[in-house]
Amino acid sequence: MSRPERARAPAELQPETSPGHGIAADLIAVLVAVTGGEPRVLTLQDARALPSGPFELAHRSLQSGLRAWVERQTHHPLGYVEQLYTFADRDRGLGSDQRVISISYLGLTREQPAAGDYEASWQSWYLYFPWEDQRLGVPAIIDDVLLPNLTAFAEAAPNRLLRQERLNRIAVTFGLDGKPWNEELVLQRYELLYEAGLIPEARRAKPELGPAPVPSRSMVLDHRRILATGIARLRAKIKYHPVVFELLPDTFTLLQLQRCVEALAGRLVHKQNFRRLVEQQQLVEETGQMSQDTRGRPAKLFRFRREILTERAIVGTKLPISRS
Amino acid sequence: MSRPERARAPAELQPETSPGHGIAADLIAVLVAVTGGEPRVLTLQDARALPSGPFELAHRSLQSGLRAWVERQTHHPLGYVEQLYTFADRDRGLGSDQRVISISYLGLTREQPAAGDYEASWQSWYLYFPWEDQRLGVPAIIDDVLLPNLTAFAEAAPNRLLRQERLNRIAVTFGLDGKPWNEELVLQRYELLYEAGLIPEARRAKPELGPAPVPSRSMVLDHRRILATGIARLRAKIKYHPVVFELLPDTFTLLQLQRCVEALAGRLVHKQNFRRLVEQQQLVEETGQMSQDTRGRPAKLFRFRREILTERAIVGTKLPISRS
DNA sequence: TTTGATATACTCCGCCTGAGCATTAATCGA
DNA sequence: TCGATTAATGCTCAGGCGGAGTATATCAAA
Repeated sequence: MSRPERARAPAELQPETSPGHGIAADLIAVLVAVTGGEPRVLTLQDARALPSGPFELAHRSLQSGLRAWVERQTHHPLGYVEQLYTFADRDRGLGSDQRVISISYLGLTREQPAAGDYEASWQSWYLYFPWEDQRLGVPAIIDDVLLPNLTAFAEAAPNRLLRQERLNRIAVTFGLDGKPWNEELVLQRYELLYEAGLIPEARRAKPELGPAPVPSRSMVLDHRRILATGIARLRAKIKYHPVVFELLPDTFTLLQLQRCVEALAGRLVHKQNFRRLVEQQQLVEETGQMSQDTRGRPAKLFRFRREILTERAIVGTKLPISRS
Repeated sequence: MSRPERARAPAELQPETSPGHGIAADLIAVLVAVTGGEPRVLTLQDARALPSGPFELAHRSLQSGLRAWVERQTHHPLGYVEQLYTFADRDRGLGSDQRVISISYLGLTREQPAAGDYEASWQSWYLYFPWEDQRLGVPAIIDDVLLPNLTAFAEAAPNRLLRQERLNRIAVTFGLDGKPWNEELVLQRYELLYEAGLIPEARRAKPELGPAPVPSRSMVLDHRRILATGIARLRAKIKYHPVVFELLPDTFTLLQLQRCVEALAGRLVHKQNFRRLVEQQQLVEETGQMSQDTRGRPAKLFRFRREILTERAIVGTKLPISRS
């Protein structure tokens, strides 16, 4: 979104396919659910790939193709679906003649599906981006590993101007020098780490460099990049569109709602202000029942007021995410 | 964006192509420039089509494909490019076997290019959406034509619930009953008119209905829909990302900047507040020179401070658009 | 010199937002 | 039964931003 041309991960070596002409289309899904206080994403291949499949002619549209395919695989309805990005860069592998267009989607689902076939599993997305979880404060990995390495990367710049530019980029994306942490810059942070050569994807073509210094789980091809795009999109979206409710059960307490938002945003929010906004926006209504949770004062159960989707302009709801 | 499945225009009748297998990919561009106080879009085929072309294997990526193709045709550099949406609905024409994936882009360009070959021309986008220009107040077409027809559409609903829903949708999208006009709902308004059967696209399959009651220029296939998507995206974008400057000359007065924003947003802004925000955000800097325009007090010339794109987080700038 | 048009400075007020304090209502362990 | 713990809930306050209005300055042309 920010820069016109993306720094793309070089392709993994793939077996040569028979040179065909024509273009194939793939669907790639970032499927998100929140369980156990963690935002999770559906993965395949030992948690190293996002689910993907060919777009078939039988499908009515791209979205219906994705829905059909996901629901067949997870046996769960897909709540909210949104297109992420389409790319067809030449360096994605698959030989040179055969060109693949990949259309990525973000999908929200309510429950942990019975991760059906294959080696499907739900993984916390902070497994792939440990520096993105700031709920318990700034993660140690940032000060211990990322910043030293990033600073070294900046110092290694060929000239003063570029050096300054890199330092500034580090400060902006990681919230240094008094700048605030911006949880939406997931993709920018990933790209910075990529360019600095700190993650495995950036070293695939250069095995002589040795292992990547940043301990975090990688993915096949550019799937981690697509995941970063999905996280960034979702973090931005929850602020002005009530999509969080697609991740929650039908009835929930306000604290559950808050924890869900916090899990996605990777940061804590001020409880009182959060409730104030949720209620004055009339996003929820009481069910009349109380939560049966054990400890603490029992909380009222709420349900999402679906009506507001039509009542109000579809754009314009907001959820607060505090800055400090 | 709002609703998962889009109500899509049925295909125009096309000459049958030879049934091929495989999928073709097309690029469609919404190219925008602002000249003479009007936001303009590049069109072909007697102003009835958006420029589009096949995505070729030679291109490095989708964006570079689009850039190359546009710059070859307009002989002008393309400032800002952003992907809009990808679709592959089955009912877009081109026969039944051949499936086309269309990837649409929004592009901003600085000057009116020497509309090179073919029958290319720049048209005010309000030619296609006259109801979207609210700079001189609410256009007559809304009260005279749209609202009566839309109300009739609502009244014709088969049951009370649906009727109420339609009325509410009309009120939300067109800012009735005290609700504010939201200039970003371009696509929602278009879809509403489409569903109400008030525009030609909705009547292509049903010639017995006669001419469409709403006087506005139509386009081939679903191009007007894509244009609506582009306008909506741009109107949303200018509020938090400094892309307007891609449409202005290198130096400009604050009034020029304001008029440009107003042209895009289709509404007027409060001059003093506009300047306050622009300056406190440090979006521009003085050139030291003055405008040579004749009438009125001469204005200072400014230039865009490109540095802020790196200085600040890429997200988070804002331009004001007043509500009344 | 007047008029018209624009640029520019300053003020005011209401609302939103971030932040903190205090109180209530339940469970659990000693 | 009491105190500790956990959570829900109510209330206040200050700063900032955004919308709107008033007033003044500066030019060209009639």
